[in-house]
Amino acid sequence: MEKNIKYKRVTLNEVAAEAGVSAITVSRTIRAPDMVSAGVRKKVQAAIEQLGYVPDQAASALASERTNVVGLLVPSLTNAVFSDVLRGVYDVIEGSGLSVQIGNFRYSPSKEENLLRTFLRQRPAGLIVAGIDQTDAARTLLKSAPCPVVQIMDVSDSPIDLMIGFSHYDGAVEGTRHLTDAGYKKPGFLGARMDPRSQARLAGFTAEAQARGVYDPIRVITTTHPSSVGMGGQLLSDLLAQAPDTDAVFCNNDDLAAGALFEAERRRINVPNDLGICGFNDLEMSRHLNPGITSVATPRYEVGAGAMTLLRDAIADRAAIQTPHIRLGVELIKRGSTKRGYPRD
Amino acid sequence: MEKNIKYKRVTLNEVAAEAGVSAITVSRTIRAPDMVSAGVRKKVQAAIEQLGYVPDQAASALASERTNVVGLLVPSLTNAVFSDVLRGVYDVIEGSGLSVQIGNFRYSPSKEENLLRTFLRQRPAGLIVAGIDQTDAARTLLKSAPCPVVQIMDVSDSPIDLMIGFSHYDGAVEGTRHLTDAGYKKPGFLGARMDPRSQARLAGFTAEAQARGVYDPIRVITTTHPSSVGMGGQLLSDLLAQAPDTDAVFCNNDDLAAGALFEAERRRINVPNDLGICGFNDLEMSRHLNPGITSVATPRYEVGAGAMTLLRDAIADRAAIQTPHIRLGVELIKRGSTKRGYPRD
DNA sequence: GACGCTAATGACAGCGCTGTCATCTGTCAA
DNA sequence: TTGACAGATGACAGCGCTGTCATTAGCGTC
Repeated sequence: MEKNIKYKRVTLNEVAAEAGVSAITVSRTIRAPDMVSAGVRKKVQAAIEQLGYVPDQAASALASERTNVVGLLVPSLTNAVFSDVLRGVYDVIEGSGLSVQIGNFRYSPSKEENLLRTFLRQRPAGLIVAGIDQTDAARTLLKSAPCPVVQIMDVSDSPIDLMIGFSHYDGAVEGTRHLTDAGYKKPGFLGARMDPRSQARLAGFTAEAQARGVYDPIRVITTTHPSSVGMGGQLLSDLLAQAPDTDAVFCNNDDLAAGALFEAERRRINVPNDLGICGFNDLEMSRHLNPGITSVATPRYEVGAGAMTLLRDAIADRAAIQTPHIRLGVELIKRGSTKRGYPRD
Repeated sequence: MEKNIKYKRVTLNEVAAEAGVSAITVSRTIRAPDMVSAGVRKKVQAAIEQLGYVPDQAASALASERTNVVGLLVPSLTNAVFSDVLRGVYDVIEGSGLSVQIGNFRYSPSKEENLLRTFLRQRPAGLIVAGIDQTDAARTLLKSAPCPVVQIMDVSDSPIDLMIGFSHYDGAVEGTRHLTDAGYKKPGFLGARMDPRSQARLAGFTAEAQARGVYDPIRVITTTHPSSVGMGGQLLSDLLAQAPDTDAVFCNNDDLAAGALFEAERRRINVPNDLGICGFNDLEMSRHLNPGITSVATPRYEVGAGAMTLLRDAIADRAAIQTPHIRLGVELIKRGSTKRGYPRD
């Protein structure tokens, strides 16, 4: 190896010399162009361009006591939900001069708290945290954080600061209502992981099923294991063992729903005639299964992109944020898996 | 909002005062404990503990001209492959004091080059880049980078520095061989995105199919659009329109394979009897489909974890790395989708 | 024409750490 | 006993930037 090329930096001072101004003027040209007269600004920008100046983030962070790092706290790096959010975040951050640092707290509140402390000590420019159910300690930390904070993926009445998400409860209500509207009389619920958002979906299912007079706790099957297609099959098996007359399932997410569908297929259970299946999230795959899986479509990409937009704007000027709390809608996508009379075989 | 709590830092000097030593000794206790006598070390560590000292990364970066940031350059944030790698990276990085910064170059070599320059200017501690087919300019940049570089996801004879991956070519050969061994005579290839690794798989397919005397270019269907389940169905349709007597498909990845399976299902084509399907990557879902999809399992998590391990060790001491180039194996997982005679309906 | 005011620019110090070199102590061979 | 030397510790400067305050120029007002 010859790792030898010196990445000699062009410094503010060199740019200043080139432009015939002082270093601080260059600094201002970059950070607050309005404070600099048009003529000087032009000269400085030319010098920056010509020398290929790139600010030293470490020096800037040290001097200003603030970084350009946005912390993103998520409970999991595994599932598709997360990667959609991430994509949204990265699409918006591009060219903003900010950078993201991800913390994976693995659904552990205490780990979340620790990560929070770690991030906070680095004086982040902003923070994006998944969920609305931080521990009291975490809430306190976030409330007093010296930077904007965005809670994502859920909505609540008591936001810490900024917020963008959707109602898992409402989504589940809508899905469950659709099941009963479609004529299913004995709907069950399949849930894995059972994090707070899964709990909200279960609550939505329960409320709506009760309202329709079709709720029976024996049809609620949950596990704290992670969601997966395989788990979906297993949970359906458990449900049918326990309540063989179940005629529909509302699944916590599309992986479980797909697993349930495949399990039904193996058991020669006709979906949708003998078993209706409704999922949650509307992953790409769901539309292509046979039958297609009815699912509650969630705006995951929009949450990521919206959160980063909120944060970027709040970092620029917190007071200028018009809508600090954004509630996105979910949409029930009806497909064959809940359409009785669907022609099959 | 009352974003007022001052995150007053505990500094090296305060720790030094507490421990009754000089600041530089504290610094050394942290970065090179061996240089400090055991007694002093213990005192300093106690002081650090007591005051809750956390080093200021910006100050450290400024003074030392090095950061603790690892750049991770990936071509996509969308697919499951990436999130497995990411998970591996994050699992290893935990507690190492390093942090990751992700750059998404969206399969664009020029964008990759730009991102590389951006990263390099920040003096990263290390770099992880996806693939082995950087542009010449990018290679030059990486060769002369002042930090260790790990190429991941693929293998080659001319690594830039460190490398961990597997052979896409070999994987495709193995899959294709299995198809012919299973008795399929007219195998086709479905490929989307067609990035360099997809190309390698196609090359493997082509070589093996030719060797077996079953290659026919009319059965090779590719698109530059991204992979998806839906695209798998579409590509299969295209293939069958063009070559209706095709009796098997080797799919570029499991999303396409699943899509092909669902499309076959819709067309009442019996898989595996009338159509064999082999995928690539072995995603969780593949095992649960009916029939399960035969697939070439790839060690994605291991690549991520291994890359980060290599990098971490190389940052500590590049010379101590025993195996700078790691070739991981792939494994063909045989399932129903290529088992003729598989009982179905 | 003196004064006050704002806009534009600059001087200077210092953020918290680490690289470099100096100093000090103790050990051991001659 | 002396000198050489390694090991342990410290003093000091400075990384590149920004916060703060000072200075200057330009302009309108009475």
